Amino acid sequence: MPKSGRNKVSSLQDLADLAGVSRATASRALNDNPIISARTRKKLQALARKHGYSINRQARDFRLRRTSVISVVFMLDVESQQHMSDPFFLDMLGGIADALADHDYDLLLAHAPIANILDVKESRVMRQSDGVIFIGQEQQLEQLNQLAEDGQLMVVWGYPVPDKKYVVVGGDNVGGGYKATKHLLEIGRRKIGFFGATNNPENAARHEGYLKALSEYNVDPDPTLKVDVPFEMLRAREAIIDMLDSQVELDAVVCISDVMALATMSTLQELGLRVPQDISVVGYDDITLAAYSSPQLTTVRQNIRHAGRILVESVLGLINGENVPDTMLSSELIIRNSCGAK
Amino acid sequence: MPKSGRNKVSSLQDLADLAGVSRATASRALNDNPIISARTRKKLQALARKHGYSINRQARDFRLRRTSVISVVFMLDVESQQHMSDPFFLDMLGGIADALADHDYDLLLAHAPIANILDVKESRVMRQSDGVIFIGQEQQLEQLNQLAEDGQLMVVWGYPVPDKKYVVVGGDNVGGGYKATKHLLEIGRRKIGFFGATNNPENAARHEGYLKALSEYNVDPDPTLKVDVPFEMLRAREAIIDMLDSQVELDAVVCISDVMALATMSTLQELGLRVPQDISVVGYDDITLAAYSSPQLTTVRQNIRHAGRILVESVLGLINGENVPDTMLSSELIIRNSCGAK
DNA sequence: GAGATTGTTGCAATCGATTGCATGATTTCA
DNA sequence: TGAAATCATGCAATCGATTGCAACAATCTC
Repeated sequence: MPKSGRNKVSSLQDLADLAGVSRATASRALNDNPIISARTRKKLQALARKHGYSINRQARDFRLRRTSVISVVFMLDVESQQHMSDPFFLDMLGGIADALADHDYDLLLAHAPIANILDVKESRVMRQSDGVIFIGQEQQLEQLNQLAEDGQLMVVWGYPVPDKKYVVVGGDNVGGGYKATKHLLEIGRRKIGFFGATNNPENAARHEGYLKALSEYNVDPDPTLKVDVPFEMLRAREAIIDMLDSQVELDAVVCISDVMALATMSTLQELGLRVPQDISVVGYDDITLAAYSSPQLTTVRQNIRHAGRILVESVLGLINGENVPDTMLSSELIIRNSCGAK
Repeated sequence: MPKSGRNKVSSLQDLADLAGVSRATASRALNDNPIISARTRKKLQALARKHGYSINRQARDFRLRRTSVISVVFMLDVESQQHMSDPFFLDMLGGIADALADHDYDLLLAHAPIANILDVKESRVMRQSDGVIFIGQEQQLEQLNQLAEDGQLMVVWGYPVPDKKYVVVGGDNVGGGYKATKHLLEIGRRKIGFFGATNNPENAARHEGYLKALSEYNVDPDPTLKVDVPFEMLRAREAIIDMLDSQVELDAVVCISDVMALATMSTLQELGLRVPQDISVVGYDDITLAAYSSPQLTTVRQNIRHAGRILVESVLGLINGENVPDTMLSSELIIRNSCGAK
């Protein structure tokens, strides 16, 4: 059996004894402290490898009074108290997890269970981690601000609203809305609707980009073309039908999300309208299904995995006492069939 | 200001000093140890509350030689090395997180980055947690078995394949496939296709349920009605078109997932076929979009949040040295429009 | 060759809790 | 009243690492 005395060396002391040095020397050697002679260092490192020993992080973190843990808090939708399970969150989580692993941090997952985030303040999430990443700020500006003022190291995925007191990483929502709309204008559309609730900062920004593009093309925004479909979308279909019933002209739609866009497309098709021939549709997020719908959905993609990495770099920067700026990640228009060829 | 001397009491010693007792007594009091008089206990607990003190879990876990951490490992698709970002995983994660929180455990998130899970063995995921939950066993039976044999406390979300040596929690895939198919048979369909790759145990089980239902209705399974669309589905559309081109008769389709079902529906509609009038379609998973497609998708729902809870109960049972059986969670057929009324 | 300098390693305190055992106080019982 | 039993609390070791300071050895300088 090639197993050479395993399971024996379980502490620094064991290793030190084995090497005939003190615990202190062993500790320094494994941490590559130059105060220890190169020979001793190599020797101990080799020994550690041979016996499959590695430093007990729990003990180390305890001694060093840190946790090596970053909490990730998923905010709940204020109204529905529901998880905002946009499909892309899992990707973002993946990005975060990878980045944290690279930096030797752990990821503690939680979600704000109550409307009042502050209730989380005294919880493990806050007390037992070196920093917190909030996903989705929604309308909870006040409470997030308060946490930030209490000295919590935190980064929020969302949109930099004016009075925020924390670091924000977010997509270029204005740019995304702008690109989507501009493309529709370029291919000749003029009666462009905007579907989706704009009651949170990110969506409002997308709408702002929409308006910006319209104004560049000297198209007056038509308020009747804006449909404020709520998050749940249960009534997306009705809202769309209502609008079409009211005889407005419409030749394109910018949607707040892919889910909304897919619901829109199927509603339109149901009503006998052709996408994109009669009406162009553009979504937002580039979820997996976007590529498999019929027609395939033109949409705005945010590099969500990369966003996860940036979020991590940001908290870690905070932990290191750096001055961390907000980050805005660019969005990219993915042109597929649902908008019609240029 | 109502803040009465905060930020002072940060260790048991502080609290003990404040109460005029020893550290030991304080510890026992907070842990409701009956050896301490009720009066002293109440007094210390009140004091702790008043000063916002709570036991430092890091120190406690260190002392007690445990981690209070459960790792959750998301398996990667073997071929594509891609995250299996089925939308419902986030829900499951939510369920797991909640259940762990209830039991005062933390959740460490990771994913098996390499084809070889064993490489994770020496990583923090394994060494720094009291147990592991694997999501999605795919074809990695061998390696999972080996981990289990090495004494790793682990529970796997998947399907109980014959030679497994670990605890499995999974949906009733046979039952799900059976219910979906049976319903189609009940409403008179007979040429029922099965769309989706069956190269992993869970999907194979769904197919098994499909066959079972057919046989109950004395319908001979037609192999040409089985389309083995790969996970990525890039070619789902082509595969479907190919099949229809070959002039087979088809009046219904059971799909391996909702994503597949949605792709199928749009392909069929594109070809001028009506769903459900010409062809019924049934999916699996009940993703959010299933309720918003047109027609709304009939699908098999697994209570995925509940599954998360069961997974947690199972690892915790393992940790407590209990004999934990496999669990199979029932599946429910959600009847919507895409299959046609009964 | 003596003193100063530099290089290497060890001693022991420390992080914040838990817990076996000892001790002192109180009650019980004959 | 005195011994035994019971109750309540404290002492001090312990978990596994890190690190300031001291100590000793080796090298250098004049």
